[in-house]
Amino acid sequence: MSEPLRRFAAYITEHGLKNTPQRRRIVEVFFKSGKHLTTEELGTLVRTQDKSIGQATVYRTLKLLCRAGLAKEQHFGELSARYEPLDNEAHHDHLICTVCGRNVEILDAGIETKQEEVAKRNGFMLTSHRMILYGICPECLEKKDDA
Amino acid sequence: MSEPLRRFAAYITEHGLKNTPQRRRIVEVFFKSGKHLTTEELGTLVRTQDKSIGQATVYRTLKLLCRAGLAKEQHFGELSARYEPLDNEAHHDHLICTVCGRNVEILDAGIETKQEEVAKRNGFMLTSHRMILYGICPECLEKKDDA
DNA sequence: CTTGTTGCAAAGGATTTGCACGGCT
DNA sequence: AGCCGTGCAAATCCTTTGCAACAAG
Repeated sequence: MSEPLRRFAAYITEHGLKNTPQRRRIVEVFFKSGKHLTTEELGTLVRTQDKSIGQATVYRTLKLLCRAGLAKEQHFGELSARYEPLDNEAHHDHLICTVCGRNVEILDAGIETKQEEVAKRNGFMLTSHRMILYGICPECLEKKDDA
Repeated sequence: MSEPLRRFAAYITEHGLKNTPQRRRIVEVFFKSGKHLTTEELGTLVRTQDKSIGQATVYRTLKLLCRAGLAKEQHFGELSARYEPLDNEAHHDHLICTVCGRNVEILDAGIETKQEEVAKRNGFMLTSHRMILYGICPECLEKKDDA
């Protein structure tokens, strides 16, 4: 059993919930596949393995994963939300190419430190943050030069 | 005429669009009132002055303002989007209290510099970014201590 | 058994769009 | 006159919810 699945099971038990096959499958597919899926993308993926799983269950399971601290809802400027697996990994931010959509995960300790400073300077206790950098990736920059 | 309204008029003319009374009123109310309004909040405000202005026009005008570079769509984790006036002001980020919802605009040159560095390190040309810090504001921290 | 869970379909909320009319330019 | 913009309502898109049947603990 994969680590996220194990942590999910633990959360389920601790909260008197039930570990159903649907939930297991959704969680498994979510953690195995590419990151930052929309609810619909995940539903479609899950349904390639089991056509009977309803979209509502996918929504409900993703919310559950968020409550369990195993996923995080993100808004990248599209209409629909995207969910990102949290694993045990350290927190990270995003660098997105506005041309091709490539989404690179980044982390910079210096920025994190400065964020703490800014919060403190305003008297806030910092609990979390989101940062998205938008730009043009190396490949798209090169293509642009060709044109 | 206010500065944003002037800039709006310029954009309108440059693009062969029309400067209608509805648009003027929406833009004026948007820039005068509190920041970070939802489309519906703005529509309601606008309708206190002119009941005949439709919600669709508010939506369309806000999109137009974004295209004109005078407003920016933001997602603060609610279902609906919020729009923020851009004026000529410098860019800024947000520090939000997760208890009372207070939204403080922040700017830290050090962070901005580091963001450039991170982008460059990944070969990206940085075009823009969004950063939201979540925490608990001084007032709410104090209340918490009382309890 | 008891209670949580599921799929479906309907409901809801936010945003967009088709259309006929009205008003700039 | 020609075309853009408007309000309205219908349409869409995304997400949530009520419900009866079902299944996990």
